[in-house]
Amino acid sequence: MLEARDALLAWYDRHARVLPWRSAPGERPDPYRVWLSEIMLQQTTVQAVKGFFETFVARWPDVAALAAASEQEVLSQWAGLGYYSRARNLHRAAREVAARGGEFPRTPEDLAELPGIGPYTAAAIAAIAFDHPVVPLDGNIERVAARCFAVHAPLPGSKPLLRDKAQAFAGADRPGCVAQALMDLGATICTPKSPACALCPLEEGCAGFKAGIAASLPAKTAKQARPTRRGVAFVAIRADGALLVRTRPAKGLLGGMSEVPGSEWSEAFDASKARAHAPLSANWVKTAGVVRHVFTHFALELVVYRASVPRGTPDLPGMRWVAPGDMHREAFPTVFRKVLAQVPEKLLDFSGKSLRKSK
DNA sequence: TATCCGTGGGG
DNA sequence: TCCCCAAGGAT
Repeated sequence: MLEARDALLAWYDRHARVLPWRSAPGERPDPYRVWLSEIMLQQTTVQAVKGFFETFVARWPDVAALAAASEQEVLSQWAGLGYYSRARNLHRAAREVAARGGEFPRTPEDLAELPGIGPYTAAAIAAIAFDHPVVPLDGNIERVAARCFAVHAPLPGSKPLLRDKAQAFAGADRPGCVAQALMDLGATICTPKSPACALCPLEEGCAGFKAGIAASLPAKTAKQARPTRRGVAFVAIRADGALLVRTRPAKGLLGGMSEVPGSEWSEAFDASKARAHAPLSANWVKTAGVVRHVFTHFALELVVYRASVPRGTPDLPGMRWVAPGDMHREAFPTVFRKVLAQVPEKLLDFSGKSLRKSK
């Protein structure tokens, strides 16, 4: 396996991807940037993360700066990236690290005590930022290991086995490079479909390639179907341009994010009674289209109503009127950007271009 | 062990 | 259109 490790590193030295959070060769990585990137990259593509990462480090260059921000500011910047518990845990972890003088823990065990850091992220930060001789197990390395060692057992049950197999690449020399090399290999060569085995530095020792089954691995257990939930959302526009907005419960789906009022989302939603869910009495006008959005475990179809209401409209419990100039501070997740995009632009005073870029 | 938790791109 | 899946974690 020593030869395979050396071949992997030689390949990495020639083909490593250039990414905003990576340090130049020979330079010590900044644990803050490593941590931030690893959190953002959880279940998220490199392409999607790049812009968010740049925005975050420009606004919050170190962990102390991030700790000094409010959770609302962090959620607002995170809006659009998904899995919002990551942002809440990121903020909590920043405050914990800042409270210890800004020094990150250096071992997987200690790192994993921070919120939002699990087995993978702990191992990745320890290896990349602190040269800890461990191989983190992400989706890429699961795939590389399953193929290299021809593991037929299906995920996720085979995860512990694959983690053990992957440690064959562990070693004291350049552990961070090995981790990133395996991930780059999985992302560019050992891809889920049509792997480019002819270009792979591990081809010689790959049991899956030798058996001609590399592309079929790793096996996965079947996943269940995704139901459709339906509901209604209401966009109330006050005469001064303010919009009626509320904050979702702190935990759960889109926890802590902004939304416009509406119904619960359920498979049994009765569209004929949609108006009964309105937050206030007004001349509600049904908008033309239906907002469709897909979450991890259900699809959503939202009917949208809009109304113009007079300047003197009173406050409602648990809701607030947001002035046009403050809309950019709101942490609207993508589904509610789609909802707002249903309202004719001439009715909205805020410069909604950035809010309305979504489909 | 299984479920919940977003989003966007590619085949 | 649909399905897959991407540097997973919390409960």
